[in-house]
Amino acid sequence: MKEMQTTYDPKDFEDRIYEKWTEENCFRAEVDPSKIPFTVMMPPPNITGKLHMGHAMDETMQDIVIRFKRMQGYSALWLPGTDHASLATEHKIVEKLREEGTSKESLGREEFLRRAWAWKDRYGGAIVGQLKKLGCSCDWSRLAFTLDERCSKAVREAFCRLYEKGLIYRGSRIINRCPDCQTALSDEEVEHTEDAGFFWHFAYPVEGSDEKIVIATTRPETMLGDTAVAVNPSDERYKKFVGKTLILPLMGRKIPVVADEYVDPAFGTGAVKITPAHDPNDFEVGLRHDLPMINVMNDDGTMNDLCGEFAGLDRYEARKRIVEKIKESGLLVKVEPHTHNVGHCHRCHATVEPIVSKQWFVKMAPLAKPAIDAVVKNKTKFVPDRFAKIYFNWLENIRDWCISRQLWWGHRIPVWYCKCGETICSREDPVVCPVCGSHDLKQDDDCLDTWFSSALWPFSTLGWPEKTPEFNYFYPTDVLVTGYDIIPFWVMRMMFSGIEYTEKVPFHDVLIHGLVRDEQGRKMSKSLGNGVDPLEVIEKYGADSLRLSLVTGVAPGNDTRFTETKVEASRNFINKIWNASRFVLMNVDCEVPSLAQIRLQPADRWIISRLMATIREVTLSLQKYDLGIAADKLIDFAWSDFCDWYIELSKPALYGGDAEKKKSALGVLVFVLENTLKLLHPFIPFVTEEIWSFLPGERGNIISEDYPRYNTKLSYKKEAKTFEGIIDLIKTVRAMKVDVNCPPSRKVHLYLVTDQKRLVSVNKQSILRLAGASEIDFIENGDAAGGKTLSHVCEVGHLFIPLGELVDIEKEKARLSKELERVVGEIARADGKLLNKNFVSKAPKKLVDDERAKKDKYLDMKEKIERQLHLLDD
RNA sequence: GGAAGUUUAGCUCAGCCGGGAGAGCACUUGCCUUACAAGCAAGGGGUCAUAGGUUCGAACCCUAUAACUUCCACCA
Repeated sequence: MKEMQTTYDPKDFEDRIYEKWTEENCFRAEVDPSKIPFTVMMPPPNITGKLHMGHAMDETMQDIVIRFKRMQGYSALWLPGTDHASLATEHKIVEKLREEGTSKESLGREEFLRRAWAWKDRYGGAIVGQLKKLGCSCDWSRLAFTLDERCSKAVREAFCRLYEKGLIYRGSRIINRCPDCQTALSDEEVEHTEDAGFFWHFAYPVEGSDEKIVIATTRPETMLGDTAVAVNPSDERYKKFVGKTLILPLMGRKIPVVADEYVDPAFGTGAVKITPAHDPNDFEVGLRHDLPMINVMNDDGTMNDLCGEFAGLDRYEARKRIVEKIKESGLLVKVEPHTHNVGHCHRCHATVEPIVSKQWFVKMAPLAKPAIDAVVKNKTKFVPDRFAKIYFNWLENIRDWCISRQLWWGHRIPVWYCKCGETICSREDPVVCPVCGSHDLKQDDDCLDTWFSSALWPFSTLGWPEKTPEFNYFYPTDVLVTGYDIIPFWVMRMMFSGIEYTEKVPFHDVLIHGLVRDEQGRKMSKSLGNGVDPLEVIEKYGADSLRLSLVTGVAPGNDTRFTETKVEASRNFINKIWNASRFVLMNVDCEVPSLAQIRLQPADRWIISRLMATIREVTLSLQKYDLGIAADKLIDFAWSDFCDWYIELSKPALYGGDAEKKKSALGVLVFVLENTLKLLHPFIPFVTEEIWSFLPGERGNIISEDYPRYNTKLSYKKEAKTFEGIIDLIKTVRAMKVDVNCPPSRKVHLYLVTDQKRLVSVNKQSILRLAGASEIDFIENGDAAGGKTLSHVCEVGHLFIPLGELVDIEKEKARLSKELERVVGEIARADGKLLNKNFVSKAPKKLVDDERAKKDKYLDMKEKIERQLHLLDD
């Protein structure tokens, strides 16, 4: 038989074990009518992405759940995949082209896509390898990609269905545009931050009068597109101006003063410039008052040719020039600092421009309603359930979803335009216009928002819209595991998409976790450079340690801090398991009996009872997705009960020379170890698999073993409780020895008044060994112990230890006297300082406090020493 | 403006249905006890944010307050 190394070294086996699992097809989930399916769809990481701590936690949680369910006998499918990440990827490739001195425009769409695919094939798989390092047991044979043929077909089907139902429309609306990425964004893709800026007050002259209206703006450049000034209808200051005409400075355009409730008289000057083409609120005002919309910006954030002398300038340069010009013309009233919320592109963080633009939208109201109902009716449950409120909050206030992006890397919108004006939405590329018969059809240039395809993930990956056996068997999925930050982007959209297309909720449970923060509680981010690379942690401590550290002490939905200390603690625990296993194995020298063949001793029943309780608690916790609690219970059992107590308790039997007793002890040790390893496997899969391979007997892989089951016959509740008296007795003796400074190695004679002589006798060898005792005698009362004794009441009875056994009285007295002398000296020294008024009043407070603390400590020591001396003198 | 969360040991955090206040790290003391010093044993350390309320009983339920965090909306 192979030997286990003396120390746990994950590098020895993690890669090898993963290969073994792969070769033996352990992750494959089959459509198997004899089993109940359990399905988890991996949130597809971006192909541009690198595994970060957030992924590591997310994937670890999924892996724990899927391994647990697999062992429980489900046909457990964890379907992995990657996301084409339209914007992020295109951004990356455009950047690369720029470095090469070319651009996407000069390459053209076809060549650009060819390069993008080449990039994807080359680098897009990196994250897959990283997931394997982490131990993810996904069914790689089903690896999906949001831009692959299957998913693309689903996207087309979904788009066409919505289009046919009138839930997708094309229209000119205010959207968020990123001037750097040069594309429209959805509301969710815009991040708002408080930015310092200015409030510029401009005076707009009233036509045919000397009067002026002062407006305030944070974005002066948009004034070029002003088509009105609005005031509140109840505002007395401006009542007389309503209906009058203003001359827009710099442009000379005549614009009306309109009255609109939208204006807050108390804010700014109470008069608002209205730029319908560049502000969502102004857009609404514009609609109400039938104002023209004047778009003054190009797609790249420069001013367009409607801007006269400012045409071609960057928006910020134009802002500067405009302010200068206004100042020159004497219309700048004042400038004041002003912080306000500014939208930024979540990808490149450039300031987003709200702009009127013709885009494709999904009508949300009809889709949101059933998605809300499904959660209200508990068809899908959030864990923890408070996240349902966040979900409702989003869906109840949702606006139409802008789904078109001015990008090439993605699903091209399946709509074609004919010169005759016809618009054709089609599942297949059309060749001829159904109205005029023309062959001259042009496909829409835009791509769909990445999330449009992600929204279909739970079923597109299973072959929908085809009724594939996989779809029929594995869908709806069971649990979605993701962070709370992704609820609006993804969870919500999968919900309404699943319900709309498949008439079923896409998953029954949504397990929400928090963010992994850095040691100081800050978000890990590229700009801060405070991210910890999971791969480096794996390299140093192994994947199992990382995994365990990411789920212990973590409550569902709460953020957690990543600390190396925690990883170390996990590593230490695993090392403990490693060595406990090694201990058991090094004692195996015969055929190990099964539990049924063993006459169980009280200690055996106690550990088996604890094992059963642990099986029950861990199973229940995992079923509730309380991974942190499950891990804590398991660690506590394995370390405290099994290693610290049972293994020690078993040593007399192992070393005692009685072959039969040894055999029994081994049987129990192996039984408990086997079950402990199985319970631990979902959390720390590599090391448990490795240890499993060393266990005696013919066995397969632990990954394919049955999960331990609670067995009432083995619960031994009452006997276990009784046995705890022995543990209590041992702890009592140990504490008594420490109390009187008796070295643990010194064997003492125990005298016990008890009515549980049998229990104590059976466990005598263990007690002697663990308590550090030479003998136990049963007595009727304390006098029988003879001479001076220390005594203590414990669960099994009244315990007496002769003092002479604990300490060499004369020696100890001498030691204590010397110690007392020293302590008294220290007290005198402290008093010397503290009684000195100058010291107390003039020395730094900390020094004085420290001195007082020292004195208190020595006083306390003095009291204890005196008490002990008294005991010995008596 | 709306919503959610957090507040428990020195630090980081668990704590299920209302009944014993816990873990890891740190700290103190003693141990290389033939699985493990990545270890063993024994300890110290808490006004469970504050104030009320419900209850036989509250870290947990209710009300209010405070501090911090996050999300959404937003006033040009």
